[in-house]
This record gives sequence, structure tokens and C-alpha cells, in this order.
Amino acid sequence: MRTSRFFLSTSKEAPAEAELISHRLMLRAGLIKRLGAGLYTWMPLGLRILRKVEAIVREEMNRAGAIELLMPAVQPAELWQESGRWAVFGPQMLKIKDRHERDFCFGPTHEEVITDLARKELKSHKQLPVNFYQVQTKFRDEIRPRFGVMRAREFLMKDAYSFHLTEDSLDDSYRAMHAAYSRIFTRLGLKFRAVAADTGAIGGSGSHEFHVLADSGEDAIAFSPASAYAANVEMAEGLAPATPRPAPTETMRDVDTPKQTTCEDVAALLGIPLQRTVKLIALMAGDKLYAMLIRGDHTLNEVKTAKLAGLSDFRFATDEEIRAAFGGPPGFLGPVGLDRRQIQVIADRSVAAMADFVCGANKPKYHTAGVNWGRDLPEPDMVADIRNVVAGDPSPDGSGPLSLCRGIEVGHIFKLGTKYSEALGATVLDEQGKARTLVMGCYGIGVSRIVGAAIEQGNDARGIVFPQPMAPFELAIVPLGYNRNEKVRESADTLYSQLLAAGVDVILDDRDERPGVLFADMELIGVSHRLVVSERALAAGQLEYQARTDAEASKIAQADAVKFLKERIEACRS
RNA sequence: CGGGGUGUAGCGCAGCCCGGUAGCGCGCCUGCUUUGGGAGCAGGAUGUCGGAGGUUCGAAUCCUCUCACCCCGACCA
Repeated sequence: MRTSRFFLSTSKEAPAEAELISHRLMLRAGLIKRLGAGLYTWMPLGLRILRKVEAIVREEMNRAGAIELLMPAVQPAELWQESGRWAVFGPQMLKIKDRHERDFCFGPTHEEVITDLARKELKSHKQLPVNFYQVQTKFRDEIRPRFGVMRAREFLMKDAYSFHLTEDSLDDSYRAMHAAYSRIFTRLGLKFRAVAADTGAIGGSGSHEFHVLADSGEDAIAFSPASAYAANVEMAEGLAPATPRPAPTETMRDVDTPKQTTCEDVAALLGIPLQRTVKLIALMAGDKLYAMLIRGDHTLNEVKTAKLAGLSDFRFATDEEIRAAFGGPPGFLGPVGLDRRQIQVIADRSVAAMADFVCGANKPKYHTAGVNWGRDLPEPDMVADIRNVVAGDPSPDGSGPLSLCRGIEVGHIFKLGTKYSEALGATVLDEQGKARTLVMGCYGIGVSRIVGAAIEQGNDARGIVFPQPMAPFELAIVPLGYNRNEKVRESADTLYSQLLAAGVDVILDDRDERPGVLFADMELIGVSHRLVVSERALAAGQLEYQARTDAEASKIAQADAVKFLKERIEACRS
């Protein structure tokens, strides 16, 4: 590619709308242009990157035995009504009508369509297992699209669906997909982690998310540096303390806390560690009030909470509800002296193991210290894991303390079971000629999100630093004075055709611009290697080479240049 | 949807408080010069001031309504 025949649209300043570094750089580099909220045009340069990601995804899916097909983006409402999700999916689904006033949606996902296909096409166990995938545009009407391509409404996704006769067979495919995903993200040159994930309302027996590690990630991940354990914080288990509850040593007493409504303030006032305090979070579920108790230094895990019996649709209690039930205002709530018929007390495992703790007194301006279970109040109605783990907590696999990091979810694999095949009646005949409901798995990769995630992970003051496998070009030839120096032009043209012939993805920047402009643009867009052709170096039979990650350029002999570059670039391919 | 904010040239912004008919930087066009890190000089083009209504002799500026977008919370690849 020659720049003069390509279309670059870089700029020095990013639009004010972009906050996240990857979003800013994608706009500055001219990879994408915004059309509306969560809607982006992929410019020629950005599309090259997207296609490279797609190609690697395809190669690895094919290698893993999945078969590509392409389903329609627009889907009839009937299928969704049949699965029961037309009403359930909610406003995130873009519903549309055709000229006959019939209902359709722009597909947010394709379980219904693929299951419909399966029930029509899969008749015999001999056709199983089978794994279909597609790379397709999805539309999800996100409440708040943001971060450019990272949470766009329209986005490119690779989604795969596998069909099986047995759970064992599903397990095999699940493992194969786990391995394929690991290869994909490894080949893309990304730092990532597979983490155990919440199976959520869908249930099922297993789920892993693949996260690109980045501080700006929206998800918190707990992992054990000493083992392979990693889980979304939503689901990482908080173990009960190893030591049993100590015996009481203090007497219960009220303490003056005139303005202290938070555990932090109370602990500071009393000069005690935050770990000695207990906070109470009042929840309503149905018409029942729940008092959730967690240690002062912990936070409530809402996903775990929603899994407790009766709490699936909980909400936080209002001020009025709290005053009516506890007799005191928020900020001074505690578990002592509650009417247990009216309020159910659920204690986190860590709280259940505490003695001599400090909590609210259920009256304004007072807390209670020296509180002990069994002596000052009945044992909790329920002890459960209801908090988010924190760094330093023991890993559930016993490998030592946990660390926390943040990640961007770019892939998710899921054992679906029979949820959709049952709803749509997708069965095959087994060896005995009996109809058996298909067992399903599904496997997604956010292809367009990967581009944003990669930039989030790879950038510096000069712009984007792509891993070579997804860089828009592997090599930029930057001639100084291409349009006014014959020697430079001849040398650059020769190198260009030789490198093209050698299979290098090269861009020749033949624009009539000053060197600074050429350097800055090629660096901004994240080209992995640069070869500078100048009259000065040519006179000495030399060229200048610099990798995007190098601090400085180095001289190489003109005669060896093609071989040198070819080897170097091939070594970085995946 | 709740909370906060912004809409003025392609992009980044000033002007608004205190009404008098729109400006700066970058980019773009032309010419000359320049050519190893986003050039200099000279000339030039570009605006329904987000939209509608109102107040006023007069509105980018004041008032009302509305739309769009961005940022913070609950969803997801």
C-alpha cells in the first residue's frame, strides 16, 4: 500500500467526547468515526485491523473444528416469543416492524435462530457433535453506550453454538473452545486471563470469561498469583476465616458517635481497626426486610446476594422503611435488639466469626461496642458468603492470598445445557431411536471490542502500540524527500516491491510531507516496524530501522535490509 | 432511567455573566520559501451560533420548551 493511494485521517486533537485513552487514540488515528451514540464507521485503516483480528479468530475456530455459517441480522419475533425471550430481553433488544406491521428485532444474539436451525437440520446423533459459528454484526440497545468501540450498540461478534447428545460431549467442546480462545488471545499478543464467571440467570454448569488485563477495565478479577485460579469478583468465593470466633472479652456498651455515620469514621473516632466494625445494609425483597451484615472494610456483593433464597429481586430499603423497622436512621443501624420476625439477619461468614465488634445502636448518634453473638443477640438467621473478596483474602483453591486486577471482557464461553433446545423443541434420535433434547454450549468473542482492548493495553505518548499480528501494517517505509530526491525514491520503490514480494504487509509513505509528519503518523497508527530511507544514510549504503517499541533507530546495511526485515517480521508473526 | 455536564467553522475552544449582528488555534485551498520530529510568510474559503417559541428596536448572549451528545451508577462481547 502507498499512503498516497490510501486514506489516512489522523489528527492532532481528539474530539472532546472521548475520555478513555483507547477511544481517543482510535479517533485520533482515524480508525473509526462516530455516526451516532454507539454507532461507528470503521475507516479503511481501522478495518484492516478488525479484519486481522477476525482472520485469527476464524483460523482458530476452524482449527478447533467449528464450522462457519452466517445467520440473518434481522430476526422474526415468533422465534423469540417461542423461547420466551421476546418479553424478557427487554429494552436492550431493538424491535422493528416490517411493511406488514410484523414484528422483528435486530439480533442481539443468535441462540434462537441457531436452535431453530438445529431442530430443522439435526435429526440424528450421528450428526453430533457439531459447532456452528459466525462473525456477525450484533445490535444491543445499551442503556449507556460508551468508550467508543468498547461498548458500542452495534458491534462485531464471533458467536458459536455447539450441539451435543450428552453433557460429556459438551464438556469436550467446552474444553476445546477454552483452548481455542486461549490460542486466539495469545496469537493476538494480548495479556489476558480466563476467569471463572457468574452463570447468572441462565444457570448451567459452567462459564468462563476471557479478560484482557487493563487498569481501565470495567470488571474486577480476583486471581491467585501462585496458581491458575482466577474468578470474576462477582463470583470469587470469600472463605470463612480460618480461626474460630474468639470468646467475648468486653461488655456491651453504647458509645457516643455524634456525627459518625460510616464505619470508617466510627473506627477512627474509637481508635480501632476498621476490621472490628460491622455495617448493616438493609434490603427489601418482596415485602420482607433483610439486614445484611458485612465487616466495615468489606463491600456487599450484589450478585451473590441475589442468589440467596428469596432475595433474587432485592432492592435497597428506603429511608422510610429503615426508620420504621429499625427505629433509627441510616448510618446508625445494627443487628442488636431487632425483631427477628420482621427482619431477617444474614451475616457474612467473616462477621459470623467476629467477637467484641462495633455496630450501629439503632438510635441517632450512638453505636454499640463490645457486641458478641449468642450473648448480646441471637445468632444470625443465616450465614453466607455475601461480600466481595479483597486483595489478601485466601484463595478458594488454597494456594495463598488473592490479588485483584481489572479486565476488559472480550470473550465468554458458556455451557447452556438444554434451555433453548427445550424451549424450541430441538431433539435428535439417539442410538435407540429415542428423541433426545440437544445439549448446547455457546461461545462469544467481541471482535470489535478486542481492537479497543488491545489499544488500552498498548499505547504510549506517541500513540498506539499494536501487537504486530493486529497492526494495520507490519512495516512502514518512510522515505525522506520521496518527491524531490531521485536516489531516495528509487531506493524506496525498490525496497517496497522487494518487501511486498517477500510477503511483508508494508506501507510506503510517499506523501510530500515533512519528515516529522510522516514519523508522527506512522507511530500514531501503530505500525510495528519502520524503515527510513534518506539520502544521508544511502550515501553510506545504509538504512535506518526502528521497531515501534524501540527508543531509537539503528543503522542497517542496505544490502541486507530485505532479509533483515523479513526475518524480523516473520519472527513476530503468530 | 436517575445524577452531572456540553452544544458556536471539519477538529479543539473563546465570546454568553453585563444583548448591538461572531472570533482564535489546528486543519483546508492558492502562491513562494523550507525539508531528519506535526515548517515559515502572504493571500483565501468555510458558520441556519443544536432546534422551536418567546422577551426586545435588536438575541450566540435573557426566558420557556425541545433535541442531540458526553461523563458517573444498574446490563454485556
